[in-house]
Amino acid sequence: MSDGPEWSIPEVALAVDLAVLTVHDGSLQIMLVKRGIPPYEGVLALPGGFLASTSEDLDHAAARELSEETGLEAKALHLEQLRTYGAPGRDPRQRVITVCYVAFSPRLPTPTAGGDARAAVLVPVEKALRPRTQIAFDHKKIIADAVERTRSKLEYTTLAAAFCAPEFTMTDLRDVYEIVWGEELDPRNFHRKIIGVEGFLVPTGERVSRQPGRPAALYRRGPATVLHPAMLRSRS
Amino acid sequence: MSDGPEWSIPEVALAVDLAVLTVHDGSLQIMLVKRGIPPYEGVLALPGGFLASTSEDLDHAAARELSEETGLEAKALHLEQLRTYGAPGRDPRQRVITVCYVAFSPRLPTPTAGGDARAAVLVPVEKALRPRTQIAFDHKKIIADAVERTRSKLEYTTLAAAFCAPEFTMTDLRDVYEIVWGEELDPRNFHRKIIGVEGFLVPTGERVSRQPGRPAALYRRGPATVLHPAMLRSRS
DNA sequence: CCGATTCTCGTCAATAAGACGAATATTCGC
DNA sequence: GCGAATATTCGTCTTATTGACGAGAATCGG
Repeated sequence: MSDGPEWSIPEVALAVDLAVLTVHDGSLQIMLVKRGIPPYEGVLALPGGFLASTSEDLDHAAARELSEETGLEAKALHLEQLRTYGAPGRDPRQRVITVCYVAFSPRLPTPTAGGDARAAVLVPVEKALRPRTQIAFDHKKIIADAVERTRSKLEYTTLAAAFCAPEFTMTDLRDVYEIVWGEELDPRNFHRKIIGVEGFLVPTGERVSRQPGRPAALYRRGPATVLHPAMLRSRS
Repeated sequence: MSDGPEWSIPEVALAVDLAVLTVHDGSLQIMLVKRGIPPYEGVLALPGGFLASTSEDLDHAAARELSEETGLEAKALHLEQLRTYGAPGRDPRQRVITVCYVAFSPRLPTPTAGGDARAAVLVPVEKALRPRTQIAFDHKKIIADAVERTRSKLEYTTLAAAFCAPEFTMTDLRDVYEIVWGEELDPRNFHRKIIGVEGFLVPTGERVSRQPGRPAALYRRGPATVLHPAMLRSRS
Protein backbone atom coordinates (compact mmCIF):
# COMPACT_ATOMS: atom_id res chain seq x y z
CA MET A 1 0.00 0.00 0.00
CA SER A 2 1.72 3.14 -1.06
CA ASP A 3 1.66 6.66 -0.06
CA GLY A 4 -0.36 8.60 -2.54
CA PRO A 5 -1.43 11.99 -1.27
CA GLU A 6 -4.84 11.40 0.17
CA TRP A 7 -6.56 14.33 -1.45
CA SER A 8 -6.07 12.68 -4.86
CA ILE A 9 -7.25 9.16 -4.10
CA PRO A 10 -10.09 8.30 -6.45
CA GLU A 11 -13.01 6.60 -4.80
CA VAL A 12 -15.13 3.94 -6.42
CA ALA A 13 -18.43 2.23 -5.74
CA LEU A 14 -17.96 -1.19 -4.22
CA ALA A 15 -20.42 -4.02 -4.66
CA VAL A 16 -20.56 -7.64 -3.64
CA ASP A 17 -22.12 -10.26 -5.90
CA LEU A 18 -23.06 -13.80 -5.04
CA ALA A 19 -22.84 -16.98 -7.04
CA VAL A 20 -25.08 -19.34 -5.07
CA LEU A 21 -24.85 -22.82 -6.53
CA THR A 22 -26.93 -25.87 -5.84
CA VAL A 23 -27.55 -29.27 -7.36
CA HIS A 24 -31.15 -29.73 -8.31
CA ASP A 25 -33.16 -31.74 -10.81
CA GLY A 26 -30.09 -33.36 -12.23
CA SER A 27 -28.22 -30.18 -12.97
CA LEU A 28 -25.97 -27.64 -11.33
CA GLN A 29 -28.06 -24.54 -10.86
CA ILE A 30 -27.32 -20.98 -9.95
CA MET A 31 -29.51 -18.48 -8.19
CA LEU A 32 -30.22 -15.40 -10.27
CA VAL A 33 -32.51 -12.43 -9.85
CA LYS A 34 -34.43 -10.55 -12.50
CA ARG A 35 -33.38 -6.92 -12.40
CA GLY A 36 -36.13 -4.45 -11.59
CA ILE A 37 -34.51 -1.26 -12.83
CA PRO A 38 -32.14 -0.17 -15.60
CA PRO A 39 -29.56 -0.91 -16.65
CA TYR A 40 -30.43 -4.42 -17.83
CA GLU A 41 -33.97 -4.06 -16.55
CA GLY A 42 -35.72 -7.42 -16.66
CA VAL A 43 -32.48 -9.27 -17.36
CA LEU A 44 -31.10 -11.99 -15.11
CA ALA A 45 -28.21 -11.05 -12.86
CA LEU A 46 -26.35 -12.37 -9.85
CA PRO A 47 -27.83 -11.32 -6.54
CA GLY A 48 -25.71 -8.68 -4.88
CA GLY A 49 -25.54 -5.04 -4.05
CA PHE A 50 -23.50 -2.15 -2.90
CA LEU A 51 -21.83 -1.81 0.45
CA ALA A 52 -24.38 -0.59 2.98
CA SER A 53 -21.96 1.90 4.43
CA THR A 54 -18.36 2.93 4.19
CA SER A 55 -17.58 0.83 7.21
CA GLU A 56 -19.33 -2.42 6.33
CA ASP A 57 -17.13 -5.48 6.17
CA LEU A 58 -17.01 -7.29 2.83
CA ASP A 59 -17.95 -10.67 4.24
CA HIS A 60 -20.76 -9.04 6.15
CA ALA A 61 -22.05 -7.33 3.03
CA ALA A 62 -22.05 -10.66 1.22
CA ALA A 63 -23.97 -12.35 4.02
CA ARG A 64 -26.42 -9.47 4.18
CA GLU A 65 -27.11 -9.46 0.46
CA LEU A 66 -27.53 -13.22 0.53
CA SER A 67 -30.20 -12.94 3.13
CA GLU A 68 -31.86 -9.86 1.61
CA GLU A 69 -32.00 -11.10 -1.93
CA THR A 70 -32.48 -14.81 -1.51
CA GLY A 71 -33.77 -15.27 2.03
CA LEU A 72 -30.94 -17.71 2.77
CA GLU A 73 -28.90 -17.62 5.93
CA ALA A 74 -25.17 -17.16 5.48
CA LYS A 75 -24.37 -19.05 8.69
CA ALA A 76 -25.58 -22.28 7.16
CA LEU A 77 -23.98 -21.82 3.81
CA HIS A 78 -20.19 -21.22 3.78
CA LEU A 79 -19.50 -18.18 1.66
CA GLU A 80 -16.07 -17.94 0.11
CA GLN A 81 -14.51 -15.23 -1.97
CA LEU A 82 -14.24 -16.00 -5.67
CA ARG A 83 -12.46 -12.99 -7.10
CA THR A 84 -12.90 -9.29 -7.79
CA TYR A 85 -14.11 -7.88 -11.08
CA GLY A 86 -13.37 -4.29 -11.88
CA ALA A 87 -13.02 -3.66 -15.59
CA PRO A 88 -13.94 -0.07 -16.39
CA GLY A 89 -17.25 0.04 -18.21
CA ARG A 90 -18.60 -3.21 -16.75
CA ASP A 91 -21.37 -1.10 -15.24
CA PRO A 92 -22.61 1.58 -17.65
CA ARG A 93 -23.65 3.93 -14.84
CA GLN A 94 -20.37 4.46 -13.08
CA ARG A 95 -17.21 2.70 -12.07
CA VAL A 96 -18.18 -0.30 -9.98
CA ILE A 97 -15.80 -2.81 -8.48
CA THR A 98 -17.49 -5.99 -7.38
CA VAL A 99 -16.09 -8.54 -4.97
CA CYS A 100 -17.69 -11.86 -5.82
CA TYR A 101 -18.45 -14.72 -3.47
CA VAL A 102 -19.52 -18.28 -4.10
CA ALA A 103 -21.77 -20.30 -1.87
CA PHE A 104 -22.75 -23.94 -2.07
CA SER A 105 -26.11 -25.10 -0.92
CA PRO A 106 -28.13 -28.27 -0.63
CA ARG A 107 -31.64 -28.16 -2.08
CA LEU A 108 -32.59 -24.49 -1.95
CA PRO A 109 -35.95 -23.84 -0.38
CA THR A 110 -38.13 -21.91 -2.79
CA PRO A 111 -37.08 -18.33 -2.31
CA THR A 112 -40.10 -16.69 -0.74
CA ALA A 113 -38.43 -14.63 1.93
CA GLY A 114 -38.49 -10.86 2.10
CA GLY A 115 -36.69 -8.13 0.27
CA ASP A 116 -35.91 -8.57 -3.40
CA ALA A 117 -36.11 -12.32 -3.09
CA ARG A 118 -39.42 -12.40 -4.94
CA ALA A 119 -37.48 -12.28 -8.19
CA ALA A 120 -34.95 -15.00 -7.35
CA VAL A 121 -34.91 -18.00 -9.67
CA LEU A 122 -32.79 -21.09 -10.08
CA VAL A 123 -31.26 -21.51 -13.51
CA PRO A 124 -29.17 -24.46 -14.71
CA VAL A 125 -25.67 -23.13 -15.28
CA GLU A 126 -25.57 -24.88 -18.61
CA LYS A 127 -28.48 -22.71 -19.66
CA ALA A 128 -27.10 -19.54 -18.08
CA LEU A 129 -23.83 -19.97 -19.93
CA ARG A 130 -25.33 -20.53 -23.37
CA PRO A 131 -24.35 -17.80 -25.84
CA ARG A 132 -27.99 -16.99 -26.49
CA THR A 133 -28.85 -16.43 -22.84
CA GLN A 134 -28.78 -12.79 -21.77
CA ILE A 135 -27.10 -12.12 -18.45
CA ALA A 136 -26.54 -8.64 -17.04
CA PHE A 137 -23.15 -6.94 -16.81
CA ASP A 138 -20.19 -9.34 -16.93
CA HIS A 139 -22.06 -11.82 -14.78
CA LYS A 140 -21.86 -14.61 -17.33
CA LYS A 141 -18.11 -14.60 -16.98
CA ILE A 142 -18.47 -14.62 -13.21
CA ILE A 143 -20.80 -17.59 -13.39
CA ALA A 144 -18.31 -19.42 -15.59
CA ASP A 145 -15.54 -18.72 -13.07
CA ALA A 146 -17.72 -19.89 -10.18
CA VAL A 147 -18.56 -23.12 -11.97
CA GLU A 148 -14.96 -23.83 -12.79
CA ARG A 149 -13.98 -23.15 -9.18
CA THR A 150 -16.62 -25.58 -8.05
CA ARG A 151 -15.58 -28.33 -10.46
CA SER A 152 -12.02 -27.93 -9.42
CA LYS A 153 -12.72 -27.92 -5.69
CA LEU A 154 -14.52 -31.23 -5.95
CA GLU A 155 -11.22 -32.74 -6.95
CA TYR A 156 -9.24 -31.97 -3.86
CA THR A 157 -11.71 -31.01 -1.13
CA THR A 158 -14.77 -32.51 0.50
CA LEU A 159 -16.91 -29.71 -0.94
CA ALA A 160 -19.34 -32.13 -2.59
CA ALA A 161 -20.92 -32.87 0.77
CA ALA A 162 -21.92 -29.20 1.02
CA PHE A 163 -24.40 -29.86 -1.79
CA CYS A 164 -26.03 -32.67 0.17
CA ALA A 165 -28.59 -32.59 2.96
CA PRO A 166 -27.22 -33.13 6.48
CA GLU A 167 -27.72 -36.87 6.05
CA PHE A 168 -27.08 -38.39 2.68
CA THR A 169 -26.23 -41.58 0.89
CA MET A 170 -23.20 -42.51 -1.14
CA THR A 171 -25.31 -42.15 -4.25
CA ASP A 172 -26.38 -38.63 -3.28
CA LEU A 173 -22.72 -37.74 -3.09
CA ARG A 174 -21.87 -39.47 -6.34
CA ASP A 175 -24.72 -37.66 -8.05
CA VAL A 176 -23.15 -34.36 -7.04
CA TYR A 177 -19.88 -35.34 -8.67
CA GLU A 178 -21.54 -36.66 -11.80
CA ILE A 179 -23.75 -33.63 -12.22
CA VAL A 180 -21.12 -31.00 -11.50
CA TRP A 181 -18.51 -32.70 -13.65
CA GLY A 182 -20.94 -33.91 -16.29
CA GLU A 183 -19.21 -37.25 -16.22
CA GLU A 184 -20.28 -40.73 -15.14
CA LEU A 185 -18.44 -42.41 -12.31
CA ASP A 186 -18.34 -46.09 -11.49
CA PRO A 187 -20.44 -46.57 -8.33
CA ARG A 188 -18.20 -49.31 -6.99
CA ASN A 189 -14.91 -47.49 -7.43
CA PHE A 190 -16.45 -44.29 -6.15
CA HIS A 191 -17.68 -46.05 -3.03
CA ARG A 192 -14.29 -47.58 -2.36
CA LYS A 193 -12.49 -44.30 -2.90
CA ILE A 194 -14.74 -42.19 -0.68
CA ILE A 195 -14.80 -44.75 2.12
CA GLY A 196 -11.02 -44.73 1.99
CA VAL A 197 -10.78 -41.00 2.74
CA GLU A 198 -10.52 -40.79 6.49
CA GLY A 199 -12.89 -38.29 8.05
CA PHE A 200 -14.93 -37.54 4.95
CA LEU A 201 -18.04 -39.50 5.90
CA VAL A 202 -19.42 -40.55 9.25
CA PRO A 203 -21.95 -43.39 9.05
CA THR A 204 -25.13 -42.76 11.02
CA GLY A 205 -25.86 -46.47 11.20
CA GLU A 206 -29.22 -45.97 9.52
CA ARG A 207 -30.38 -46.90 6.07
CA VAL A 208 -32.91 -45.56 3.63
CA SER A 209 -34.47 -47.06 0.57
CA ARG A 210 -35.84 -44.39 -1.66
CA GLN A 211 -35.73 -46.36 -4.88
CA PRO A 212 -36.10 -49.95 -5.81
CA GLY A 213 -32.88 -51.64 -4.87
CA ARG A 214 -30.88 -52.33 -1.81
CA PRO A 215 -31.29 -49.61 0.83
CA ALA A 216 -28.34 -47.27 1.17
CA ALA A 217 -26.41 -46.39 4.29
CA LEU A 218 -26.79 -42.85 5.58
CA TYR A 219 -23.78 -40.66 6.29
CA ARG A 220 -23.05 -37.28 7.76
CA ARG A 221 -20.16 -34.97 6.86
CA GLY A 222 -16.98 -35.79 8.72
CA PRO A 223 -14.27 -33.37 9.86
CA ALA A 224 -12.05 -33.77 6.76
CA THR A 225 -11.86 -30.83 4.39
CA VAL A 226 -9.24 -32.05 1.94
CA LEU A 227 -9.26 -35.17 -0.17
CA HIS A 228 -6.08 -37.18 0.06
CA PRO A 229 -5.32 -38.39 -2.44
CA ALA A 230 -7.28 -36.16 -4.77
CA MET A 231 -10.13 -37.42 -6.90
CA LEU A 232 -9.21 -36.29 -10.37
CA ARG A 233 -11.51 -35.80 -13.30
CA SER A 234 -10.70 -37.87 -16.35
CA ARG A 235 -8.31 -35.80 -18.45
CA SER A 236 -9.70 -35.18 -21.87
CA MET B 1 -25.58 -6.30 -8.42
CA SER B 2 -28.63 -4.72 -6.98
CA ASP B 3 -30.45 -1.53 -7.40
CA GLY B 4 -29.63 0.72 -4.51
CA PRO B 5 -30.47 4.34 -5.16
CA GLU B 6 -27.30 5.80 -6.48
CA TRP B 7 -27.22 8.86 -4.30
CA SER B 8 -26.66 6.62 -1.28
CA ILE B 9 -23.88 4.39 -2.56
CA PRO B 10 -20.89 4.70 -0.27
CA GLU B 11 -17.57 5.05 -2.04
CA VAL B 12 -14.31 3.63 -0.82
CA ALA B 13 -10.64 4.00 -1.64
CA LEU B 14 -9.36 1.16 -3.76
CA ALA B 15 -5.79 -0.04 -3.71
CA VAL B 16 -3.85 -2.83 -5.36
CA ASP B 17 -1.07 -4.64 -3.52
CA LEU B 18 1.51 -6.98 -4.95
CA ALA B 19 3.05 -10.12 -3.57
CA VAL B 20 6.07 -10.63 -5.81
CA LEU B 21 7.73 -13.93 -5.01
CA THR B 22 11.03 -15.32 -6.13
CA VAL B 23 13.37 -18.14 -5.21
CA HIS B 24 16.75 -16.88 -4.17
CA ASP B 25 19.63 -18.00 -1.99
CA GLY B 26 17.85 -21.19 -1.05
CA SER B 27 14.66 -19.60 0.16
CA LEU B 28 11.37 -18.30 -1.11
CA GLN B 29 11.57 -14.53 -0.91
CA ILE B 30 9.07 -11.74 -1.21
CA MET B 31 9.59 -8.20 -2.37
CA LEU B 32 8.72 -5.62 0.26
CA VAL B 33 9.15 -1.87 0.50
CA LYS B 34 9.96 0.22 3.52
CA ARG B 35 7.20 2.75 4.01
CA GLY B 36 8.26 6.36 3.80
CA ILE B 37 5.29 7.99 5.49
CA PRO B 38 2.85 7.22 8.28
CA PRO B 39 1.04 5.08 9.07
CA TYR B 40 3.64 2.35 9.64
CA GLU B 41 6.44 4.70 8.64
CA GLY B 42 9.67 2.76 8.24
CA VAL B 43 7.87 -0.58 8.43
CA LEU B 44 7.98 -3.18 5.68
CA ALA B 45 4.89 -3.46 3.48
CA LEU B 46 3.83 -4.97 0.20
CA PRO B 47 4.40 -2.72 -2.78
CA GLY B 48 1.15 -1.30 -4.06
CA GLY B 49 -0.90 1.82 -4.22
CA PHE B 50 -4.18 3.41 -4.96
CA LEU B 51 -5.95 3.42 -8.27
CA ALA B 52 -4.52 6.21 -10.41
CA SER B 53 -7.94 7.33 -11.51
CA THR B 54 -11.55 6.31 -11.27
CA SER B 55 -11.29 4.69 -14.66
CA GLU B 56 -8.08 2.70 -14.28
CA ASP B 57 -8.40 -1.04 -14.78
CA LEU B 58 -7.41 -3.22 -11.82
CA ASP B 59 -4.94 -5.32 -13.76
CA HIS B 60 -3.45 -2.17 -15.21
CA ALA B 61 -3.07 -0.63 -11.78
CA ALA B 62 -1.27 -3.75 -10.59
CA ALA B 63 1.10 -3.69 -13.55
CA ARG B 64 1.72 0.02 -13.08
CA GLU B 65 2.48 -0.30 -9.38
CA LEU B 66 4.76 -3.23 -10.09
CA SER B 67 6.80 -1.16 -12.47
CA GLU B 68 6.70 2.00 -10.34
CA GLU B 69 7.64 0.40 -7.07
CA THR B 70 9.94 -2.39 -8.12
CA GLY B 71 11.09 -1.50 -11.61
CA LEU B 72 9.90 -4.87 -12.93
CA GLU B 73 7.94 -5.27 -16.13
CA ALA B 74 4.53 -6.86 -15.80
CA LYS B 75 4.66 -8.28 -19.32
CA ALA B 76 7.42 -10.65 -18.33
CA LEU B 77 5.95 -11.68 -15.03
CA HIS B 78 2.42 -13.10 -15.09
CA LEU B 79 0.38 -11.28 -12.50
CA GLU B 80 -2.63 -13.09 -11.12
CA GLN B 81 -5.24 -11.99 -8.67
CA LEU B 82 -4.91 -13.45 -5.17
CA ARG B 83 -7.92 -12.08 -3.32
CA THR B 84 -9.39 -8.87 -1.96
CA TYR B 85 -8.91 -7.65 1.59
CA GLY B 86 -11.35 -5.16 2.97
CA ALA B 87 -11.78 -5.47 6.71
CA PRO B 88 -12.80 -2.12 8.19
CA GLY B 89 -9.92 -0.67 10.15
CA ARG B 90 -7.20 -2.45 8.21
CA ASP B 91 -5.95 1.00 7.24
CA PRO B 92 -6.14 3.46 10.16
CA ARG B 93 -6.57 6.46 7.86
CA GLN B 94 -9.75 5.56 6.06
CA ARG B 95 -11.63 2.64 4.61
CA VAL B 96 -9.36 0.99 2.07
CA ILE B 97 -10.18 -2.07 0.03
CA THR B 98 -7.17 -3.69 -1.55
CA VAL B 99 -7.17 -6.10 -4.44
CA CYS B 100 -4.06 -8.23 -4.12
CA TYR B 101 -2.06 -9.81 -6.89
CA VAL B 102 0.72 -12.39 -6.84
CA ALA B 103 3.57 -12.54 -9.29
CA PHE B 104 6.28 -15.15 -9.69
CA SER B 105 9.70 -14.21 -10.86
CA PRO B 106 13.03 -15.82 -11.62
CA ARG B 107 16.06 -14.20 -9.97
CA LEU B 108 15.00 -10.59 -9.43
CA PRO B 109 17.47 -8.05 -10.70
CA THR B 110 18.47 -5.73 -7.89
CA PRO B 111 15.71 -3.16 -7.79
CA THR B 112 17.37 0.01 -8.90
CA ALA B 113 14.74 1.41 -11.23
CA GLY B 114 12.88 4.64 -10.70
CA GLY B 115 10.02 5.69 -8.48
CA ASP B 116 9.79 4.26 -5.00
CA ALA B 117 11.85 1.26 -5.96
CA ARG B 118 14.83 2.54 -3.99
CA ALA B 119 13.29 1.07 -0.88
CA ALA B 120 12.44 -2.36 -2.30
CA VAL B 121 14.05 -5.31 -0.56
CA LEU B 122 13.82 -9.07 -0.80
CA VAL B 123 12.89 -10.83 2.41
CA PRO B 124 12.65 -14.59 2.94
CA VAL B 125 9.00 -15.35 3.57
CA GLU B 126 9.96 -17.48 6.52
CA LYS B 127 11.40 -14.35 8.08
CA ALA B 128 8.53 -12.09 7.05
CA LEU B 129 6.04 -14.47 8.63
CA ARG B 130 7.78 -14.78 11.98
CA PRO B 131 5.65 -13.44 14.85
CA ARG B 132 8.40 -11.01 15.81
CA THR B 133 8.68 -9.44 12.37
CA GLN B 134 6.70 -6.23 11.95
CA ILE B 135 4.77 -5.93 8.73
CA ALA B 136 2.43 -3.02 7.93
CA PHE B 137 -1.36 -3.28 7.85
CA ASP B 138 -2.66 -6.83 7.38
CA HIS B 139 0.10 -7.58 4.93
CA LYS B 140 1.49 -10.48 6.93
CA LYS B 141 -1.76 -12.33 6.40
CA ILE B 142 -1.62 -11.48 2.70
CA ILE B 143 1.91 -12.81 2.46
CA ALA B 144 0.81 -16.02 4.16
CA ASP B 145 -2.05 -16.39 1.67
CA ALA B 146 0.27 -15.74 -1.26
CA VAL B 147 2.73 -18.35 -0.03
CA GLU B 148 0.03 -20.94 0.46
CA ARG B 149 -1.34 -20.21 -3.01
CA THR B 150 2.13 -20.69 -4.43
CA ARG B 151 2.74 -23.97 -2.61
CA SER B 152 -0.58 -25.26 -3.75
CA LYS B 153 -0.16 -24.21 -7.38
CA LEU B 154 3.08 -26.13 -7.62
CA GLU B 155 1.04 -29.26 -7.08
CA TYR B 156 -1.19 -29.05 -10.09
CA THR B 157 0.33 -26.50 -12.47
CA THR B 158 3.64 -25.92 -14.18
CA LEU B 159 4.15 -22.75 -12.15
CA ALA B 160 7.54 -23.87 -10.83
CA ALA B 161 9.10 -23.09 -14.19
CA ALA B 162 8.11 -19.44 -13.72
CA PHE B 163 10.70 -19.25 -10.96
CA CYS B 164 13.42 -20.46 -13.29
CA ALA B 165 15.47 -18.60 -15.89
CA PRO B 166 14.42 -19.13 -19.53
CA GLU B 167 16.76 -22.10 -19.74
CA PHE B 168 17.13 -24.31 -16.73
CA THR B 169 18.10 -27.76 -15.59
CA MET B 170 16.04 -30.43 -13.93
CA THR B 171 17.83 -29.64 -10.70
CA ASP B 172 16.95 -25.95 -10.96
CA LEU B 173 13.32 -26.99 -11.17
CA ARG B 174 13.59 -29.46 -8.34
CA ASP B 175 15.24 -26.82 -6.18
CA VAL B 176 12.16 -24.62 -6.67
CA TYR B 177 9.91 -27.39 -5.40
CA GLU B 178 12.15 -28.21 -2.49
CA ILE B 179 12.55 -24.62 -1.41
CA VAL B 180 8.92 -23.61 -1.78
CA TRP B 181 7.63 -26.75 -0.12
CA GLY B 182 10.46 -27.02 2.39
CA GLU B 183 10.65 -30.71 1.65
CA GLU B 184 13.27 -32.91 -0.01
CA LEU B 185 12.39 -34.73 -3.18
CA ASP B 186 14.10 -37.76 -4.65
CA PRO B 187 16.01 -36.53 -7.73
CA ARG B 188 15.41 -39.74 -9.67
CA ASN B 189 11.67 -39.92 -9.07
CA PHE B 190 11.34 -36.21 -9.68
CA HIS B 191 13.14 -36.53 -13.00
CA ARG B 192 10.93 -39.41 -14.10
CA LYS B 193 7.76 -37.63 -13.08
CA ILE B 194 8.54 -34.31 -14.77
CA ILE B 195 9.76 -35.95 -17.97
CA GLY B 196 6.47 -37.84 -18.05
CA VAL B 197 4.36 -34.68 -18.11
CA GLU B 198 3.86 -33.96 -21.77
CA GLY B 199 4.56 -30.37 -22.75
CA PHE B 200 6.11 -29.29 -19.44
CA LEU B 201 9.72 -29.20 -20.56
CA VAL B 202 11.27 -28.81 -23.99
CA PRO B 203 14.90 -29.98 -24.17
CA THR B 204 17.21 -27.50 -25.82
CA GLY B 205 19.69 -30.23 -26.64
CA GLU B 206 22.42 -28.44 -24.75
CA ARG B 207 24.09 -29.27 -21.49
CA VAL B 208 25.70 -27.28 -18.73
CA SER B 209 27.99 -28.30 -15.95
CA ARG B 210 27.95 -25.76 -13.20
CA GLN B 211 29.05 -28.06 -10.42
CA PRO B 212 31.25 -31.07 -10.21
CA GLY B 213 29.26 -33.97 -11.58
CA ARG B 214 27.67 -35.03 -14.77
CA PRO B 215 26.50 -32.04 -16.82
CA ALA B 216 22.76 -31.48 -16.83
CA ALA B 217 20.49 -31.14 -19.82
CA LEU B 218 18.97 -27.72 -20.41
CA TYR B 219 15.25 -27.26 -20.86
CA ARG B 220 12.84 -24.50 -21.75
CA ARG B 221 9.22 -24.15 -20.60
CA GLY B 222 6.81 -26.11 -22.74
CA PRO B 223 3.21 -25.22 -23.55
CA ALA B 224 1.65 -27.23 -20.71
CA THR B 225 0.11 -25.27 -17.85
CA VAL B 226 -1.43 -28.04 -15.79
CA LEU B 227 0.25 -31.06 -14.27
CA HIS B 228 -1.51 -34.29 -15.04
CA PRO B 229 -1.44 -36.17 -12.84
CA ALA B 230 -0.76 -33.72 -10.05
CA MET B 231 2.44 -33.74 -8.03
CA LEU B 232 1.26 -33.89 -4.45
CA ARG B 233 3.12 -32.84 -1.38
CA SER B 234 3.63 -35.54 1.22
CA ARG B 235 0.60 -35.40 3.52
CA SER B 236 1.64 -34.73 7.05
C1' DC C 1 44.59 -40.38 -13.20
C1' DC C 2 41.43 -40.88 -8.96
C1' DG C 3 37.87 -39.97 -5.96
C1' DA C 4 33.96 -37.06 -5.20
C1' DT C 5 29.93 -35.36 -7.21
C1' DT C 6 25.74 -35.12 -9.81
C1' DC C 7 22.81 -36.35 -13.51
C1' DT C 8 20.29 -40.04 -15.70
C1' DC C 9 18.40 -44.59 -16.44
C1' DG C 10 16.54 -48.75 -14.58
C1' DT C 11 14.47 -52.06 -11.12
C1' DC C 12 11.34 -53.65 -7.62
C1' DA C 13 7.76 -53.38 -4.27
C1' DA C 14 3.78 -50.80 -2.50
C1' DT C 15 -0.11 -48.12 -3.45
C1' DA C 16 -3.92 -46.32 -6.12
C1' DA C 17 -7.03 -46.43 -10.08
C1' DG C 18 -10.04 -48.61 -13.64
C1' DA C 19 -12.94 -52.36 -15.17
C1' DC C 20 -16.13 -55.46 -13.82
C1' DG C 21 -18.30 -60.01 -11.31
C1' DA C 22 -21.35 -61.02 -7.97
C1' DA C 23 -23.91 -61.16 -3.38
C1' DT C 24 -27.37 -58.44 -0.89
C1' DA C 25 -31.61 -56.18 -0.03
C1' DT C 26 -35.04 -53.74 -1.43
C1' DT C 27 -39.39 -52.10 -4.80
C1' DC C 28 -42.44 -53.05 -8.61
C1' DG C 29 -45.59 -55.59 -11.52
C1' DC C 30 -48.47 -59.18 -11.55
C1' DG D 1 -46.67 -63.85 -2.53
C1' DC D 2 -43.14 -64.37 -6.24
C1' DG D 3 -40.05 -63.36 -9.79
C1' DA D 4 -37.95 -59.46 -12.31
C1' DA D 5 -35.73 -55.25 -11.97
C1' DT D 6 -32.87 -52.13 -9.55
C1' DA D 7 -29.52 -50.16 -6.47
C1' DT D 8 -25.97 -50.84 -2.88
C1' DT D 9 -21.93 -52.93 -1.35
C1' DC D 10 -18.06 -56.16 -1.28
C1' DG D 11 -14.46 -58.36 -3.75
C1' DT D 12 -11.14 -59.50 -7.65
C1' DC D 13 -8.06 -58.73 -11.30
C1' DT D 14 -5.32 -55.78 -14.22
C1' DT D 15 -2.89 -51.66 -15.06
C1' DA D 16 -0.85 -47.26 -13.92
C1' DT D 17 1.58 -44.45 -10.67
C1' DT D 18 4.46 -43.69 -6.66
C1' DG D 19 8.33 -44.36 -3.43
C1' DA D 20 12.79 -46.29 -2.40
C1' DC D 21 17.04 -47.16 -4.13
C1' DG D 22 21.03 -49.48 -7.23
C1' DA D 23 24.13 -48.29 -10.60
C1' DG D 24 26.26 -46.36 -14.84
C1' DA D 25 27.58 -41.91 -17.21
C1' DA D 26 29.91 -37.68 -17.33
C1' DT D 27 31.94 -34.10 -15.23
C1' DC D 28 35.40 -31.38 -11.60
C1' DG D 29 39.26 -30.78 -8.32
C1' DG D 30 43.38 -32.08 -7.18
